[in-house]
Amino acid sequence: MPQTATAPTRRRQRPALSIRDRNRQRILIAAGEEFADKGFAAAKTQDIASRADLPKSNVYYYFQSKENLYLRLLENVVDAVLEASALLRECDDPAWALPAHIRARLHIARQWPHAYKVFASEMLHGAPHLPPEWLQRLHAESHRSLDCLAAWIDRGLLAPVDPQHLLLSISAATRTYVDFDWQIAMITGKSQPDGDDFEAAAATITRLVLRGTAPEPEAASRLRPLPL
Amino acid sequence: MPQTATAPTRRRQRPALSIRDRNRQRILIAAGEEFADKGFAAAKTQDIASRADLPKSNVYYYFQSKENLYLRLLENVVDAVLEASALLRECDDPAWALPAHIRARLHIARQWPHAYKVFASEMLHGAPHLPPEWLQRLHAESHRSLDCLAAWIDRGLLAPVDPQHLLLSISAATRTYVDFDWQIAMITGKSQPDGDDFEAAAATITRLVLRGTAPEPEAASRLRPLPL
DNA sequence: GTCTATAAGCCGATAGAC
DNA sequence: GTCTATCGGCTTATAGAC
Repeated sequence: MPQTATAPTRRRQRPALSIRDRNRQRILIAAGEEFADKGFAAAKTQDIASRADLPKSNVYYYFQSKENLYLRLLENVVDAVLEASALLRECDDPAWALPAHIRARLHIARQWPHAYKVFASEMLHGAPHLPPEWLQRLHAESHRSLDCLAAWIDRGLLAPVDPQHLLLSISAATRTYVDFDWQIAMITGKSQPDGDDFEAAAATITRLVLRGTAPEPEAASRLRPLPL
Repeated sequence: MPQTATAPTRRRQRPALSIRDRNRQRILIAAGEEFADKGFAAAKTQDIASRADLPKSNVYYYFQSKENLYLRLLENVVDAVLEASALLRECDDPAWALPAHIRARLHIARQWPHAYKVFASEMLHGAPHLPPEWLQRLHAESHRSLDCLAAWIDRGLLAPVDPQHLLLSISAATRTYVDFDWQIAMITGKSQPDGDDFEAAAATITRLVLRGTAPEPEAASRLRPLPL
């Protein structure tokens, strides 16, 4: 009995997800959870396989090695981080660019919470597993962001805070919403940050940054001094 | 030939550091560096021993197990973090207490950079190695801090930001100065944050927090509204 | 107390049947 | 393409000489 008359061969026409793609996806998800929980060294490929409900050899069949699996997991996040930084220079108004940057970073944490935590841990330990080429791109990007902030300060669009420390603070504050699940569990009963939490996070961080970096009232009129 | 006449038995009278204490200390320092670099799982007791210039068995002789060594390394930091949080309630003026708290946290990062990085990593992964009793103390402490912030907001001493997110942002921003050495190396040539960096960090974070949490001008007079 | 030599177990990776 | 069975190396921890 063909369910509802139409779309007879639809199932074959839409290869949806080949077994190959489906398995790769399940392994990546499992790897994200496992690496986020334990870190690279402590994570076991057997546990990743169990989480994905596949035999361990499939992990190697699809990803060749534990390290390669780890990198495939991180590449999306690294790209997203680079894009979030580039946002800083998309508009010459810090009152627009800073919130956009903050929201973009929080968006990464919401979209790939596990992979982003893995990235945070990787950075914390000095990025021992990232390919040099990725490091160079991250390096160059942070350099450009610093130049941008310094230029805004020069032109009086930002208060003269230390650009390095401002950027580090933003990066740290947003990155923290990756820890959020368990830090919050330490306090309340919630186990996963929901949409409201991200809104509250964006609001708090943006408020701290915007009000903390607004030029002095006597130097320019309150908060919309932007003379362009 | 007795070197210089005086102080004949001085060397015996001052046990200074017994071999035991000296070796324990050297192992702890080496462990801090190694755990900070690699994380708990990836750190090898052999490498710790090599760094301390001692045979591996001494590590086990003095500390019984890798995990115990790890905990002995962390206990100072955990205590210091608890004390820094308690500072928040030491004075009823947020304009004094918040900077004091921020400086105390940065002070920890400067005093024990390696152990603090280890602590940060431990928190990031959900504190899988900390004894439940330590976790309870950390839990209780953050709860008290939140109550304190909420009370200030109620009384109009702070702008109505989300206390949880404020605390997380402060914690994250200060904790970052642990990453500082290598994040900064990614940008400049410096390899260790010096005194000036910590001053700049304190200044930037304090500015962001104080100006971001100051009550609205129309709700109370600028920054010294404290109606007590 | 100190150190060498070794035991015991775990885990990443693969060979090879199906 | 899928999975089982196994290898080989590495690491924690200890036994026991000095």
